[in-house]
Amino acid sequence: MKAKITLKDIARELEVSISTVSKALKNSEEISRDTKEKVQAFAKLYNYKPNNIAISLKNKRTKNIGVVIPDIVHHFFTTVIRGIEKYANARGYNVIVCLSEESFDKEVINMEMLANGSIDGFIMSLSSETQQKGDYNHLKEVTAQGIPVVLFDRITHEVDCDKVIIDDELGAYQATKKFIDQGKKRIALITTENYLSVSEARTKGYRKALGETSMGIDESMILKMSSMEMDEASIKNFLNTKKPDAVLCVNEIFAVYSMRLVQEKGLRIPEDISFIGFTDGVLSRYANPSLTVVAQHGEKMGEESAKMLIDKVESEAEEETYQTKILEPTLVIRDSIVH
Amino acid sequence: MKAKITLKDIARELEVSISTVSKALKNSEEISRDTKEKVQAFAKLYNYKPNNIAISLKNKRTKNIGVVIPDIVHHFFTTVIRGIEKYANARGYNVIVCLSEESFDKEVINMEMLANGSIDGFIMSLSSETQQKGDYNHLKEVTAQGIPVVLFDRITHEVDCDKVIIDDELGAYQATKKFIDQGKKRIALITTENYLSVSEARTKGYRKALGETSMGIDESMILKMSSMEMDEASIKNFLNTKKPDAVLCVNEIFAVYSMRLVQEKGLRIPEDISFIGFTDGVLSRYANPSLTVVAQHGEKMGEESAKMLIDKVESEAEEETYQTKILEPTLVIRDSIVH
DNA sequence: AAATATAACGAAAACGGTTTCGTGTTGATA
DNA sequence: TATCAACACGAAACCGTTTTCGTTATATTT
Repeated sequence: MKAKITLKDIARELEVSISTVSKALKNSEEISRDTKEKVQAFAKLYNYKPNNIAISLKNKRTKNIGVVIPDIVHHFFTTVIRGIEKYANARGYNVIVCLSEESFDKEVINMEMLANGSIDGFIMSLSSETQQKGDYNHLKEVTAQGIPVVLFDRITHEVDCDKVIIDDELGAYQATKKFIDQGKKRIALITTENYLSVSEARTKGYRKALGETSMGIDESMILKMSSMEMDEASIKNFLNTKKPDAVLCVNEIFAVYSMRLVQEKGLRIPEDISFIGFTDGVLSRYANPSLTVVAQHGEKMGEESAKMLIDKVESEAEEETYQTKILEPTLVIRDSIVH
Repeated sequence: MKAKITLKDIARELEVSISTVSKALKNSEEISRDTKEKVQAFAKLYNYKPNNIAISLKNKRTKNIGVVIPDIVHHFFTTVIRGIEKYANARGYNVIVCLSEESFDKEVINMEMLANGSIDGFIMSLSSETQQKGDYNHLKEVTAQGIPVVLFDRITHEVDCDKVIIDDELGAYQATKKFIDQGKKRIALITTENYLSVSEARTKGYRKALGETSMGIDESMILKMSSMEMDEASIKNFLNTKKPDAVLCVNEIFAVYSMRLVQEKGLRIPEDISFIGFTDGVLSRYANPSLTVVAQHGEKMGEESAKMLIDKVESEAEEETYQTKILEPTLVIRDSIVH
């Protein structure tokens, strides 16, 4: 077990000072060719690599970014992480992932753990509990300390920081509009409670599209699920009583499950009833029929978030100017609607 | 923007030495009650938190663990990460996630980045390219440096370290046995090239189960896909010509896609043809019909890996004794087989 | 030959902690 | 009253770098 070699080791071995070694390895003009070659050869031979921690302490830069998300077993978040990872890695940053598991306390604890020097900045998406409580003091403290934060997808306007979202309202609007244009008359929405910023925006888009028609908005065609978990019975009941001819769902799972229910009833998709979901995940792609979705471009979102964060981290300027980047969703047409 | 406060700041403000502050905050017996109270009150007031980086440098312990996996957009890996995260967090560790994207080079680069002090140990699953090349020098170097490594799922026996795997052979054996017991006569396997250690083990289990019957093994009933990507045409052709009455697939996607193909042909699942896949992901759960799978217990695997790693990291003893933990897979019965 | 420039290197501070080893003061003991 | 513990604290080393600012020689200029 050959332990890592340090500058001090090289200095001792070559009988020069630590400073000389450090400079020699950086190809400093101060050092003679002879010495540089000697030092560099020795360093290469013993596979010297500078200690990241020491450099971090010196520079007050860790080259780590902290990502705090509610869950990782969701396709959307997973693609965002991938986007962050790719971009951050390309710029020499590592990604520390923390899971809040939709819990306010865990979110706070994770941030505190990381905020004490472990990271240069945060990229995060709020836990549902945090959005429910509306308590953003942990975020405010971190930003007050001068640690840059980028919020994505599940954001709040109460914190001054950079943000990346997709235009959820537009996505829902376009999807609903699609149904309307196809002559659908009983367009339902299956969503979650409004404390999730995204659900709220999607509901708004749905309302807007319907509000522009002569049909208007029928509140009873909106089903609000109380949690992210599936309440299968209430979906079943909703579909049976309201008999929609088109359903917009705020996620894949609601949509896929609903499709199955109506198929069991003998309805044909998309002729008798059409479906559009949110999130372009593996479920939509392999569902039967395949599900038309509003794609959120998670990977793009991750890249953008990472870019904004790292740019801010590396900018000397202490501008207190924050921007919100709004990505456009895309309707991915598949077999759950006529086309 | 109130920057973080340091020991030095407190010392200056309270007109004591840095050592006194440090000891006072640790409730050292050396320091008088008066001083301790004064220091602690001040620290609390200004929300002092020790700098992780400085502590890491001093202790040569980062409390970070590096996780290097091929991909994150796979349900299995995602659950493993969740398991690692939960366990590691509970023991005060953070998780740095790096993606090799199935590339040998990226795997090497990622490890090198982290091995220079950023982490206390590695948890990893090999990229397919690494398994193909059979080049494990990057792993050997890291272990030679005394950095503990835990390999999970996609492992190699060429590196001496702790390992966590599920008994893939057993899983495939049990699944195949299930088909046999149900009287299936034409049992097919859809797998990938053998360089993936898991595919190899699964194929072995399939062979073993069939070898124990009078049917024996029909090599033509095994379809080897050349990559992880779907080659839809070859699956279609395979199913049409071989006409199996049961299919074991080494992942969810092959299975779900195959089910759709045979349904289009008018076959009934599970009566005419049954399916079992690997990986208990969201796809299996919401497929129509729902897919019976060999569950790999990713979360458990993650926990075990994290436990093994952290135990090793924190053990003073320099034992060079490594263990391999084998988890038992479970057959999750759903509607794609008769039951 | 004296003054000055330059090349090549080292000492030391700094980053923010922890920890060992003094050291000065007080009170108790001989 | 001299001696010795105990107490409460500080100085300094250390972790591994980077970087500034000397400090020597040697070479160049006048």
